[in-house]
Amino acid sequence: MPIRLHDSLTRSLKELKPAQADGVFRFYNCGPTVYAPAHIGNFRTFVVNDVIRRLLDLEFGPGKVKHVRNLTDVDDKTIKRARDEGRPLAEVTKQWTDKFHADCDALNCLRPHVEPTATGHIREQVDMIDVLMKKGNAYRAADGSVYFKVSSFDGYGRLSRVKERELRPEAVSALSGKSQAVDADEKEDATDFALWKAHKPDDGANSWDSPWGAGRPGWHIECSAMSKKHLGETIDLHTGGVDLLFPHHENEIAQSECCNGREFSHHWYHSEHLLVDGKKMSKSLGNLYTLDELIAKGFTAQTVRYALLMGHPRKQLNFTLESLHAAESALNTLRNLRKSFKTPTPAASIDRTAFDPVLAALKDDLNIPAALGSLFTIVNRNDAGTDLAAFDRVMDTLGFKLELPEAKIEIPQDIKDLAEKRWAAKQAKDWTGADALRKELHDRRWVMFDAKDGYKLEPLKR
RNA sequence: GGUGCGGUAGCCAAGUGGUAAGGCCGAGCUCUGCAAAAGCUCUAUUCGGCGGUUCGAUUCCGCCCCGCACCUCCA
Repeated sequence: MPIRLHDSLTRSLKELKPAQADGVFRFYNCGPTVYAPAHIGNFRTFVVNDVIRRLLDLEFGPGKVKHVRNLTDVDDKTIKRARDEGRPLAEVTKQWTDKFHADCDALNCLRPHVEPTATGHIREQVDMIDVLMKKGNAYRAADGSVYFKVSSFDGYGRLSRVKERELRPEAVSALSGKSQAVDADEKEDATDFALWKAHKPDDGANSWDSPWGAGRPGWHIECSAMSKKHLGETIDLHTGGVDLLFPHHENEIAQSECCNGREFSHHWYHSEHLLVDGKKMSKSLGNLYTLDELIAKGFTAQTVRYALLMGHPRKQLNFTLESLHAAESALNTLRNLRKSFKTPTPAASIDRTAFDPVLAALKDDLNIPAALGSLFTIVNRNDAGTDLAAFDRVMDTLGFKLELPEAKIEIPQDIKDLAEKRWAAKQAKDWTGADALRKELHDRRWVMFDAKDGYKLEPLKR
């Protein structure tokens, strides 16, 4: 059964398959800007893309998928951060790249095969801009910036239907307003966008030479240049969050197709935003979570991963602390369930198809909630068989690591002492004393779980 | 104003022209000094509202109401 996935360009379900003769599936996923910790909204997209990657590996074989995800390590935000902190840009972006990697690892996201950086591909970007200049798709403004001439590309707006949109009156005035004035004055048309940004004092040392003078690449050109270098002129699948649909991906198409003279990507996929408490995350609403903050609340990264996968990727998902609790319980059920499966003997005739409906749901437009539903349905009906390998294959595809022991938590000595006291009281059948100590532990946010021959301490979850 | 996506049980969330998956919570039971864990069982005569098409609509069509997002920083 082939993988079918919604294509944002044609707005239809299309089969995923490698177009080129070598049979390698070329997958480009827009990565983060490394200037701060990514929030869980960012991670919804990366976790969804991780499931795509795993599904592709399953379908075509791990060696037949090439996954590229970029790091934007030079732009207004990264430069501002470095300037504010008085540190070199490379140092700041390294710090946040490392953090991003650590978070991705915790969430059990597979590393892409190539993770190119914008600063590592200045020449490739300059080369592309050069071609666009020569072909008449770009022009140099008086200040040395280079802009893409949107009117030179007939296909512009096909992805985002930008021509069908009408600019809101406020948006029109904003274009001639203060924040846009610097660029807008230099541009021939308000819709043109920067390929190369002439050096400004605020950029500091972050400047590279180019045929058009010192400066730095615009944001959009990096993905065009890096996907071309690592995947070739035409790729099989390009993904990102919905907000990238316009202008980022629209602009990528314009640059790449004008430069290369051929289709840029066969397939486009955009995952919807994560909402927190019903609203888009934003600093002003104070509803922006990072992985660390959720872990500090006592949840594991696996729980966060599960919660991020509870909704259909193309629908907005409302994230709440309550949904995290639901995820935690569901994951726990899965964890217990796993213990009931057995490692099959090689010769045993086992049913490897038991979980096929789960995989089928994933292959049907990445319907993760349906896949999860199907998984539990199979289990509840006792149709799961006993094959651990079949079960694990499904868990692997979803990226759930059930066998991993949870991180060791430090238990303070005084808590340990209280627990010992209670255990002794219990052994002495001093129920009143034991209950009082249990309550005391609870007040200090620890829970004691009794077993036949011992006990376990866990911090109280909030 | 334009564009797009939604409104399904207390919460989250699939789905289909033929009578509602699943998860969480909750309840009951088993087990158990208590608690927890674990296991079992139960939990929408109903799918935003009003019309229409149809033998039959939550599913198709029309209108209306409500929510969210996007409209050149943004996963």
